[in-house]
Amino acid sequence: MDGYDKYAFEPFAVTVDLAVFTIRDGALHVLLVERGQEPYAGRWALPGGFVQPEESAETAARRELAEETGLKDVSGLHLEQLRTYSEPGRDPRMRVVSVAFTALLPDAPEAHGGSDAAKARWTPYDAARNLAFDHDRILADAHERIGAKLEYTCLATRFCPPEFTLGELQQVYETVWGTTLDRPNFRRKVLATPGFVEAVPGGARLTGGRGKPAALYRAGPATTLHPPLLRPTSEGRPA
Amino acid sequence: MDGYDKYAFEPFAVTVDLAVFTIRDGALHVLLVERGQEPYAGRWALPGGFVQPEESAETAARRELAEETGLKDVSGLHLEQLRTYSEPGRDPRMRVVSVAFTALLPDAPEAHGGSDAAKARWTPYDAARNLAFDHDRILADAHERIGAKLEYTCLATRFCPPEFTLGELQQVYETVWGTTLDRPNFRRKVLATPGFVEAVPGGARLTGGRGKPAALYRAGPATTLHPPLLRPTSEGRPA
DNA sequence: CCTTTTATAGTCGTCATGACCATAAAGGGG
DNA sequence: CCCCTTTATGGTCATGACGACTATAAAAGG
Repeated sequence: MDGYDKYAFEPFAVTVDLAVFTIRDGALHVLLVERGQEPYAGRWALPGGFVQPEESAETAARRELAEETGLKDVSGLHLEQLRTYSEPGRDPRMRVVSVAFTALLPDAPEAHGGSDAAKARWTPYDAARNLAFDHDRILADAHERIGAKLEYTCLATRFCPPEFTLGELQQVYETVWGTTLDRPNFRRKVLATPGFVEAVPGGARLTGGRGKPAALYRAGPATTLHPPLLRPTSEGRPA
Repeated sequence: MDGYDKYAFEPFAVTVDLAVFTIRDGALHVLLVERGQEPYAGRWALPGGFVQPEESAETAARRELAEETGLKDVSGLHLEQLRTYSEPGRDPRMRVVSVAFTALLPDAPEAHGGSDAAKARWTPYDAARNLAFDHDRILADAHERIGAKLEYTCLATRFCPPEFTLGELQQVYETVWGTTLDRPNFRRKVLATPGFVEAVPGGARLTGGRGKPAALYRAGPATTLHPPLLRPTSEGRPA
């Protein structure tokens, strides 16, 4: 960063791209917008936009998140910087450097595509292919990241409503990882981790369920998982 | 990323900053350069520079790494994107967005500050405080990152020369983590992990040592550690 | 020769975990 | 009304990983 006057530097456009995940009908969904103009007109893409002069990338990402989802309060949502994509050819028009973020939503707000976003839609993760720009790669990186973070953090509760059952929490893991977990073992592990979940004082959920009503829990104060909750058969996993 | 024509966007300067670590005399060292001009003239900073029009941030980081260290071949070195720092006020002159990288060197090349870098110096990590810009924060983030990666990857061998003893490998962990480890247990864990290290066919190291000569190993093909090698007493570690 | 130093081998108890089995409490269909 | 299905919850058991620790081997130095 030395010698600004000695070196020429090119101005870049800086954007943020968001990989916003939620779980809907037991499947992982991601928020996509349909592009209205070239390049990639008609193709789906991750929501995002330019970083404004007086805001950081984090601020821009949270602003875009609010705009695209139409949610009133996005301050409590989990938003995390993923990485920055800066290949020279990633946008055919100009040099764009994009800072990618990942966000987790408890449940999909039905009315999305709030203010200006043309068409925003929750798409099953498995169907979100052939996106514009390098968004396939960004989305894959984001999926890998949240999968890994479920292992050693308490992030899974961010996918859940304020009160949830252990079965719902387990479904978060199974949905993101694409595996099945043993229910008693999952239960033992979660309850043995201090601060992961807390039982809500006098509640059990009766009406909806088919079987025995499940106890309700809410997210605890812990943020990390020690020891971690590793994915099954995760032998040769990428670093 | 939709609607380029509808939104104004500000051009940003994009730079890379490098946190380059090595182990020297049993202590963690980081490569710093002394700033020649304002702002922060005379202060130490992380090496870095502008991303050129036709290169990615990764390419720019590797180029800067070669320039600052004076190494002929930096292709084999571990270089990893850390995160991007984009706070509006982080450079008093202009809007600069910086992509930070972390690099690991096996042993410090004595002659550094190769081509144009004014004064580059290996500084003990504990003494690298009060850096220019937000580099204190970047350096702390980088340190936390490599400490965490040692837990679940085979990255530690990147700090070692091509052939090394298990004692040297253990010192990498102890130096980065600032802890001490039990030698037999560390040995058992490393040797029990397939592909972490491989014994070099007929070698033992005799001359330098004071005690019993140690067997030589080289880095194996594995990249991840399952199960991980967790830091001792790492209860409330940040996510 | 004895001490120091470092490397290497093994032991033992604890804890986490995967693979199960068993029971409880709801709804649905005959 | 009984039985079957479904889901939640409680428990066992064996294995494996790990921390703490002891013991032996092989060098250098006085």
